[in-house]
Amino acid sequence: MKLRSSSFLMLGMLRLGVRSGYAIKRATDLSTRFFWPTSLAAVYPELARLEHAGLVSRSEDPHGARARAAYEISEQGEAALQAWLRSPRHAPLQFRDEGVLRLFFADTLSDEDQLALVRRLRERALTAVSQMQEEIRPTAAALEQDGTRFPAIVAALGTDTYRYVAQWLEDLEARLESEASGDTAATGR
Amino acid sequence: MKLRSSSFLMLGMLRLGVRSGYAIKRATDLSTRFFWPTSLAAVYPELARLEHAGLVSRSEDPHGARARAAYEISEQGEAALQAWLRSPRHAPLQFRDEGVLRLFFADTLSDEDQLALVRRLRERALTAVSQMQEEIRPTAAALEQDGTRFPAIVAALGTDTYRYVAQWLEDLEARLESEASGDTAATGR
DNA sequence: TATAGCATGTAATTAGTTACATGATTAA
DNA sequence: TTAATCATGTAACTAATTACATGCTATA
Repeated sequence: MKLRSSSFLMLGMLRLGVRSGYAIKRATDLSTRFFWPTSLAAVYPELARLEHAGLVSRSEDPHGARARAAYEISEQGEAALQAWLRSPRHAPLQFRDEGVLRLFFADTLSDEDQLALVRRLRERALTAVSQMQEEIRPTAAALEQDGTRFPAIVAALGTDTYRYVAQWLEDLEARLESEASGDTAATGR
Repeated sequence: MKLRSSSFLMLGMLRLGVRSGYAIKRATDLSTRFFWPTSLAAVYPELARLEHAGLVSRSEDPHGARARAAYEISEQGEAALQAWLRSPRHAPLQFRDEGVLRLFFADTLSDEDQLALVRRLRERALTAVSQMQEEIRPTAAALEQDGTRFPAIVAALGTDTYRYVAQWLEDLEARLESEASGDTAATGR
């Protein structure tokens, strides 16, 4: 069976003690959402695949009359997770983002529209920063109490990076603004 | 017809004066690759769709005995591109990356393996930086000569951001290293 | 008592990839 | 003369999404 990144997301979450499919989805919304989101429609079939391959085991864990499955990572699953973490093969870095694509083509916009676009991108970066601070960092901080510290490291990396991008865009904004108001000669168009 | 980000990638490239499908693919490899890559198998059907919708026009432009199509953006196409650039609707920022996912789950690794992972991620970021510098910035600089400057702005944003990430990972590496060598008490495990 | 949240799943659709197939032109 | 590059397309597959369908439990 071929394992993909999403498979390891499941295995890793189970390894952290998350038990049900629903809880995995909830946990990713509070942790990996910004760099590896998922959906319930992806979680359930993936867990079934992993069970079929013997990487996780499933047991029924009803809550009153409500059916619920409890998954646990198997020894093979642990081994697969460790192998993936240690594997030197990494997909090349890329940052697929529609906002940056717009910026790339922004030359045909008027000065005001260029400025408006940069502002929107900056606001979006700041929104991401505050969401990470308010939603994701607290969860990571809780895990850190138990000695699991990399979620907090990742949250800090994300927050700092987006903050850096927001600052960069603010500087760009200032550059564009000074051109538009002050010297009209600088543009070269 | 529903337009997606890739549609605007085509329209924008045609707007910049790129003419054939093959040339669009080549141009993205030298410019938008890191934040919006594409493939020939995506380009050709998309151009056909855009032609069908009247956003681009196609003419035959053979080179000797070799067939070649020359596409041009239509007035409707221009309008659609401008509308997209001005639209305030932006997909929420996310940075889907498998490397960060590994880092998130790195707690179960040994100290040496944690360090090795961080090093690999840092090297990958540095690889991206140098690729941008060597492959993408020159193309953007050439465009800048004609007064098209946002490709260069985007190239700078990408380079600076990845450089920031590389530096961040280097700092993390130093922190992990000092823990591993110096004080064994700090870990808490 | 009704709404939000817990819980599991399938169906349909979307967006993208790699592999296949073909053939001309240019540069080493 | 042969390999790299130019050039266009299709087929098969992969990965992920949104929408649909169902029903229990806790809380306001």
